[in-house]
Amino acid sequence: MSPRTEKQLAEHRTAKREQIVSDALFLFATRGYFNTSISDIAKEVKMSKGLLYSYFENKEQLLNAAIDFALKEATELNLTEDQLKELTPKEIIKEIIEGFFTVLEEKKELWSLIVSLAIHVGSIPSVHTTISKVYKDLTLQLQELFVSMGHPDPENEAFKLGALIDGIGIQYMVFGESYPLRKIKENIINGYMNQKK
Amino acid sequence: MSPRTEKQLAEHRTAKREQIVSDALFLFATRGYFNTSISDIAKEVKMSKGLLYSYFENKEQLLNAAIDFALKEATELNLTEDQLKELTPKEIIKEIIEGFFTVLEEKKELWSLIVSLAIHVGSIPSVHTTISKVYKDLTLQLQELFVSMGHPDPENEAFKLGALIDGIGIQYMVFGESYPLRKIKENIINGYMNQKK
Amino acid sequence: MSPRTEKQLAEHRTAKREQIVSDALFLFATRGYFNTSISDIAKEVKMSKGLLYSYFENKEQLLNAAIDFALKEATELNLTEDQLKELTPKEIIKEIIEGFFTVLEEKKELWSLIVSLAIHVGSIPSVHTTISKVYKDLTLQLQELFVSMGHPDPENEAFKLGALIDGIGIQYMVFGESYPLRKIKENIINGYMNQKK
Amino acid sequence: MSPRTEKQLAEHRTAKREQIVSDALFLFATRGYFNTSISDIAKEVKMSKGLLYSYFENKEQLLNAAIDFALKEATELNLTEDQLKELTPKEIIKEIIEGFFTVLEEKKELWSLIVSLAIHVGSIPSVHTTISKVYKDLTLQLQELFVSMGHPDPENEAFKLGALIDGIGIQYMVFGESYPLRKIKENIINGYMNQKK
DNA sequence: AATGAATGAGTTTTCATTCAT
DNA sequence: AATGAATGAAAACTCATTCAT
Repeated sequence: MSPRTEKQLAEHRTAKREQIVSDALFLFATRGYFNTSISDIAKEVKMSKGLLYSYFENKEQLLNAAIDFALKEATELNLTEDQLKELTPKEIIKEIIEGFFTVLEEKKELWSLIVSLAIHVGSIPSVHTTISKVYKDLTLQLQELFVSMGHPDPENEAFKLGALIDGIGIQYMVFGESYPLRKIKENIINGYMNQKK
Repeated sequence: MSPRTEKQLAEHRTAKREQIVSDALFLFATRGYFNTSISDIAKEVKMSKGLLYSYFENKEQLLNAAIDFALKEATELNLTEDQLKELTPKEIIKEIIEGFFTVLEEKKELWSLIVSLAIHVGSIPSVHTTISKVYKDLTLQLQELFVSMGHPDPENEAFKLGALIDGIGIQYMVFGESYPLRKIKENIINGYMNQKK
Repeated sequence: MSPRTEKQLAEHRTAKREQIVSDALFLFATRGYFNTSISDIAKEVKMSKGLLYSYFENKEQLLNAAIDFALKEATELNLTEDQLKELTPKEIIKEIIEGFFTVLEEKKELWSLIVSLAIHVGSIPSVHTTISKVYKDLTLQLQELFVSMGHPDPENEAFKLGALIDGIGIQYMVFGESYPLRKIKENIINGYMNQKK
Repeated sequence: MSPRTEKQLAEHRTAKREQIVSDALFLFATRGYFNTSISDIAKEVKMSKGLLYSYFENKEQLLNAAIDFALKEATELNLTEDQLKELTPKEIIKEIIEGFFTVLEEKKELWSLIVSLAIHVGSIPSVHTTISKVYKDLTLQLQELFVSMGHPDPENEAFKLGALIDGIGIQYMVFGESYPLRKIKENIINGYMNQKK
């Protein structure tokens, strides 16, 4: 009713868009992509299907937006660039591992969606690039850290840590609350902390 | 004159059934369960939909058959009971790890299906029990081996090895042929072989 | 500018819904429930199958709606409560019989559907309750009328009149226009009018 | 294994045919025509579908055979021609009514099938002739009896008795065992017995 | 004579997407 | 900007009928 400036409108649209993506992500992750209909999403966002289609060309594009969003949320550290500079590689690795476990505990669906898409990476072509890029980036980041720690085989170690993280996510999905998430976290972190250097 | 060698018919049916399961498994694993239609499977097996339904009551039952098949193939060792008895725990673990890598290289789809189901384990109820049981069994088996190796924290170590194995599977899906599967295998096996005891 | 007269939409939907029910009833009654496909109905209503399913969850629910509709139309008298109070039991029975014959002549399908369902009452569970309830209600209503007419065996007489009515409906289906519906009506009514009291 | 004469073979075929018809009738009547598959029938008769098709060209032909069979069974009196000659019209009517009630009690399905087909008489064309012929025959037979009883309006009375009989069948289907079949039978018979002449 | 494997058209139902209002 | 009615293609599943053996 009140007149809006162009800017306000644009902001409103951006906010709405994010809400759609976030709700869609939740549904995709909990029910699976094919088990979630556009109608379901529209209902969740409390918005008509028609309007939803003014934000995203089609379901696949919305999926990609959801993946982007999930990956950003899941891999973002709770540290600023400045804080990062003051840490040793060992400490950064600790931060990464802890960050991962936090996401796993607090935003289960994020990982559920990411991993399930990682596996069926080939079945929806447009998804492939996005997912595999993130895996490569993450592995490279770990690899560099191991290099600076003077690890004898950094590439190998980066792959192994990455695998361990994904695998724990899967076990957590399968075993549910009976899985000793905390204990395993301690164990892994200690493993890296006690390495020479 | 008689209605044709009864036994041959039964054998033919068994063989056909296995072919269906194997083809369905391939499609489920590469394209995803919901993305694979019964028509797709019928086309793959070169058989009418109707006939397919004389083998399996519905799509979900076929999925369960595929999972059974995948789990059996994927977890079966190439050793007889007798051979197993002559090995030390360390050597058995080596066998298990090697067996897993072999499956991963030779029957990619098996792992792809299993893991993808493991993640969305809740969305198809009839699947839940089967999958989580296998995860539990496998973890227990590893745990016992670590116990007999005198490992200080066998449960933890069993979870970690299980996670590592799953995670490597995922990375292999994402990175494809560029993934240094062999090298990582050597590295992991060496890691376990060099442990005290 | 506003999303279009909300009320009109709702009214339109109600009207459309009634049209579907009425057309479906006609097809169910003339061709049988199992012999009428959703496609047939959609074609009759000139509407896509998809839209039809936005009105009724499934075929069985549409059948139940058709039964409700048929029962209401078929058992409703053309009299108001007030008019009813001024009539003697004998006159009410006359009204009931005449009402039945009117429905039979003017809305053949109504009775056709009801009776055909009455017979196979067990084969579609959700239908059973509805149908048998109406039969019970109607019989009781007749019974009470015979009681107040001082009939020596009201229950028996109620069953007999009910049976007569159903049976005439069937004969009318079988014999078609050659059946002397009017004459039989007169005869039955006279029979009841001439009874003592 | 033992050699058969042509005659024995033919007899065997006739017997088998009758068994098929009788079993099919039972299934059609209890589950409905469209709810009974050829496979169901083959299973009931313990015979392959292929062989079944050597007896009947198609499902519709089998239905017609079942109707024929049902009508014969349902309308046949337990009296010989000779016995019939010695009865008065009144007594014959009594026999007919009692015969009907016996069938209703002992072979529920017969009536269930006949009536349900009578109603949907139009939906399967080949059935129409058969059914309506029997209704005509029966009505005529009753009419003649009422003529010889000197009834003032024999046609009307014949229709009414026919209708009553069908209607009672329907009520029996709907109300089940709670329906006072016996009592109603007595009442109807008494009604006709006490008529003057 | 007898089997049941095999087919394919048909059925109910769902859902991404478009469009009049 | 916003709605949800409307469409149509595709999915899972069934079954009468045919045919090789």
